[in-house]
Amino acid sequence: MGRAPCCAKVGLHRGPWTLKEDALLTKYIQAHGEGQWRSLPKRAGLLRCGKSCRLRWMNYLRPDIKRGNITPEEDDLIIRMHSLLGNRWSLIAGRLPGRTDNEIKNHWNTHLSKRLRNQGTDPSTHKKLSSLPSSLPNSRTKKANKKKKKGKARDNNGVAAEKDEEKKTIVYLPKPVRVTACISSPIPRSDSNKNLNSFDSNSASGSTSQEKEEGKVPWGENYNYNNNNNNNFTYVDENDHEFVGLLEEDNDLVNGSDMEGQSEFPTSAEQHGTLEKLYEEYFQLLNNQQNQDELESFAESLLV
DNA sequence: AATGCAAGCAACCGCATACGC
DNA sequence: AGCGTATGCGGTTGCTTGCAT
Repeated sequence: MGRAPCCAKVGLHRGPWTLKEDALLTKYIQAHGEGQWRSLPKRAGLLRCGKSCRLRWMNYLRPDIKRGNITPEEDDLIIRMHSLLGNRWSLIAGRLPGRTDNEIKNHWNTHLSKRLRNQGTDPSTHKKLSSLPSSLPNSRTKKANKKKKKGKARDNNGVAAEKDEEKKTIVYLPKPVRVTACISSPIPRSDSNKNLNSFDSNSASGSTSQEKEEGKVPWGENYNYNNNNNNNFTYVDENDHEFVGLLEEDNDLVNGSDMEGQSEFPTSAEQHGTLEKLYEEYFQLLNNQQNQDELESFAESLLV
């Protein structure tokens, strides 16, 4: 007996979304907020399954999605984050405002992994390739290589946690990320990275447009996460890239490394203090390149 | 102009996990 | 504690587009 399907497939639309469907979904979410994905299609008048609606919203319709090419800086950050986190696309996306995990995943698979390979680096392990030809076909090049279906290929990249003496990964400071415990949010759950980590100025995740208009959320249209009001800190790397961290006083906001599953952070105050410590620790490691191993362990510890 | 191939990307699928009862 | 449900995540698929022949 298999698991019951998430939704009845019969009579539901599949494939590319039409403009009308987009409009219906957008309108509904603007009026009622995100969440309740399962019942949303019915209430919004859509013949889609909830999963499909969620995906469409998260990856395409959200107003804070940043369109356009991924910049070299973003590329660099993705590569560095990947070397630490592996294929944790949602975590990586959390550091790239306006970018979705799907987008980053696609970008990695189509561009970055190829680039690394051409540079003689194994994109899975970030180690130097010794003898493999640089022109290895990627997974999609040969249809003949059609993958065996499904079976748990999940860690084909493994986790880049393998210690590597030679690897001198320089880690940029993660961009400041807002982790909100569903501030005034209609969303009942708070374990979504996207919801948790949204901080972009136009973010609608975890808040309805109505709430934005009413000023219930701290990032309205003019909110700038880089505004240098209070408790900001900066880090400038050796390439003169400047990163700004934000430690908010607001109890509902904590600066975010990945807090997924960090249920041991029970109160906002404790979250705040703990995160400050985490960042402090992270900074020290960042500033001390020979602590590469420690840095990796630290990054991993955030994932537990 | 027609065809084939590869790249890019949106969408789907199944599993993992948080959450509520 | 155990179970069912809802949601999130990452791997994979398939359609579309652009380029080469």
